Order: sequence, then C-alpha cells, then structure tokens
Amino acid sequence: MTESVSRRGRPPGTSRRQLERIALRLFAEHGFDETTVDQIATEAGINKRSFFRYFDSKAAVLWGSFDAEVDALRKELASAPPGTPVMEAIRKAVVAVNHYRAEDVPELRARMKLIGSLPGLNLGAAKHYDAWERVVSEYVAQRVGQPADSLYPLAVGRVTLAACRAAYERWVARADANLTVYLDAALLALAAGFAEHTFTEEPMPRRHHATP
Amino acid sequence: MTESVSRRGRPPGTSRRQLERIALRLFAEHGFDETTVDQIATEAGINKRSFFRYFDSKAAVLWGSFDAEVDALRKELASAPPGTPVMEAIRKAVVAVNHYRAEDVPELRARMKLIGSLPGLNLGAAKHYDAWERVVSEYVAQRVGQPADSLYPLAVGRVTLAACRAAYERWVARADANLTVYLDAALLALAAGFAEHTFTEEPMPRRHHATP
DNA sequence: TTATATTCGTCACCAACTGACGAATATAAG
DNA sequence: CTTATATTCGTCAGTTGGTGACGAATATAA
Repeated sequence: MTESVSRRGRPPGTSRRQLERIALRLFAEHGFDETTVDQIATEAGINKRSFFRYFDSKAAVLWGSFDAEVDALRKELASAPPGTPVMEAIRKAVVAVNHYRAEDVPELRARMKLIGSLPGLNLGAAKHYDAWERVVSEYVAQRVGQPADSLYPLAVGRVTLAACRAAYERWVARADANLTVYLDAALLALAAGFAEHTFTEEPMPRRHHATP
Repeated sequence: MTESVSRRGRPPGTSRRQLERIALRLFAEHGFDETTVDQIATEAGINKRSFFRYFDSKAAVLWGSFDAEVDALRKELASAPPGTPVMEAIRKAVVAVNHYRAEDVPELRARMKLIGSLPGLNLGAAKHYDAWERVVSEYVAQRVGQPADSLYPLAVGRVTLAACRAAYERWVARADANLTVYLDAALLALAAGFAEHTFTEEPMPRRHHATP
C-alpha cells in the first residue's frame, strides 16, 4: 500500500514487521530467553547481524507498537478540551489510545504477556516507559504552569503509567474482558485517590464489545 | 561486631560490602556501562567468576539496600494502626522506611542517581520494583478483603511506587532537600487524586534535618 | 593426621551486541 | 551499455555479561 516507489540500492531481505511476527511466534512457543536472535534471523532468511539492523536489541521487538502508542497519546492529549480536569483528560486520552481492532487483540495480548509476566523482561523497559510517562508529565506541566521535570507533573506521569500497567496485567491474566474497562477503572480510582469506597469489585467483563 | 565465630573452610577473599564500595566508585568515575565486571573484581583482588558469587549480576550491586528496604516496608505496614485510612498508612510507612542517617545519604544519592538517570539502568529494575509493589499490594489486599493480584491492590502498589520514584528523581536532581519531604508531598497528592488544587509549588527544603 | 566444609581460580562455553569491510544488488547518470 | 552511487547484506573478529564444571587452596573438626 504505502509503496515507496522503489529506491536505489539492494532491496531489504525482510521487514521489521516480518521479523516481529516470527519473533513473537518463537517467544510464545519456546519462551523469550530460550529463543536466540540467531533463530529469529535464520527463520527470516537473514543474518544475525542484520537482525540488529532492524531492531536495537532482542527485547526491542516487544516494544514496537508501544512506541507508536506513545505518539498517539501525545496527539490525543494535545487535542483535549481545555476545560477538562487534568486527571479526567488523561484518563480519557489513555483509554482512547487503547482501542484496538479485534483482529489486533491476540497479538497485543501476547506482547503484553511477554512484557509483563516473563522473568527478565526488565530489559529495556524503563527506556520506553519513560517516554510514555514524559508525555503525560509534559501535558500536566503545560496545564498547571510548572516545568515538566518538577515533582507533580513527574509524579502524575509515573503514577498514571503505573495504574495502566496494573490494568494491563489484570487484563492479561483474565483474558476475558475489554482492556479499556480495566484502564478506566484503574484511572478512575486513581483520580479518587484510591479512597476505600472505590475498592469495589473487579470490573466485570460484559462480553467483548467491538471498538468503532 | 557481628563476628560469626569463624567457620570452617577457606575464608572469603573480600566481602559484598567491599565489592559494593569499589563498584559504586568505579561507576561514578567512569559510568556504569564503561565499567566491566573484570575491573571491579580485579580491584577487589578476586576473579570475575567470584564476583558473580557475591552478586547475581552487575546491576544487582545497585540494588543491595533497596532489597533490604522492601523488607522494612513490609514490617512497617504490618504494624500500622488498623484504623488508619489505607493511603495514609502507606504514605506514613514509606516515609518512615526512608529515613536515613546523614552519613549514609551521599552513597544513597549516588546509588539512586545511577539507577534513575543512567541509560541502560533499566536492567533488572522491574524485578526489584515488583517486590516493592507487591508489599503494598498485599497490604491493600488484606485491608480491603480482595486478592493481592486483583486490580485495585495491584494498582495501588504500582502507583505508589511510581509516585515514590518521581519523588526520588526530584530529590536526586535538586540534591538539597530532605528526601521525605518529596515523598510525603507526592503521596499526599496521590491520596488527593492529583486534583488541581494540590498542584502548588515544589516542596521546599527547610535545610537538612537530622533523623533520629 | 585425616576428613570435611567453604571459597577460590581457571577454563571452556554461550548469547547479546558492535565495528569494519567488502560483496551483492538495485537505480540513476553518463 | 557502462559506470557511478546508494543501500542492504553476510562474514568475521572481538568485547562483555553470565554460567557450569572441576580441581586447588585453606580453614576447622574429628
């Protein structure tokens, strides 16, 4: 579709997307640590060295869509109605960005499962999380007229991501509800300061509901 | 002082603490990535292989005191007055655990600086953070009668750590205030749901105040 | 003196990366 | 058609973190 009219030079032997698919499949089959870069590269018909020309690291494969989401979140926040309370705007933006087409959900779930549950998936996480948090922090900074690296914007950024990670984890564990239900519940509770009266039941899956 | 009456076998060539000191110094001088395990081991008069008998990984050196703090937090929460609101109890426990003797502050600061700011210090972080979060989650779970891996306890654990990390980062950046002031401010704002009226100034250092 | 426990150093090895360099393969310019 | 240039590729050699195996070193206990 987005055919870049064929440039000069030797054509690529594969694509980022293709490597991603192969890697995710191997990770799911044999585990992350048990899958070597050599296996992924060989299966894609390229050399190990070339794999690292597509991805900075083995773990970076898992973060492909995450990075794109960070951009989406930035745009979503930029177009938020100016009157909205901060936490409400953040919540709505996060929820909006996390609507996925039904066909994309299985891969997303596999990705999150690897990122969240696998031992040793610590690697490279903070780098990407930081970008996510910074987006929120900068929005808060702009809203309240403080530097983005001052305490409150920083804290809101970190805390929001933390709440989302908890929501992701529950969603992955139960595998039966709409992701946004969990995100919304977690961020609502956050905006309420996690006061006791917000500790009701877990949000209940109402069956899958298609996203527009 | 805690002289373990001299056991059998060949005596250790060095100590965890000694390796820690050497490593932190080298990290500060040349950076984390630029310091090899071989250098640390050689400087301590032992072999690279023996280094890994003291620490599981190179990054684990930075987390020595952190792991101890997790235990302290668990105990602190266990002895919290039952009537206290949850977020208040957590806040007080976190603050209590983070009182350091003045002489220990410089090393703590160096440690946190490496953990928080250095590129590539992502490694192994999640593993330790998880332990921290789980302590809070389990407390919340017990307080509200839900499983520790259900959404709200999970979210409170993650979110609390996130707020603390933001406080740590500001404290490291400004290097002039008492750590607990930042922690307290961040957790108070969290308990208030980060509503706008809590976005005042940054907490102000009142000079260092000795901890009992 | 001998048995046993504990740490140590050495060696061999794997996997994640990285830099260098020339080969392969495409289009564009002459 | 030939040549220049761009782009990706594979190979290779090397560094570093990390692990398993095994015997040597060194202490106390029998």
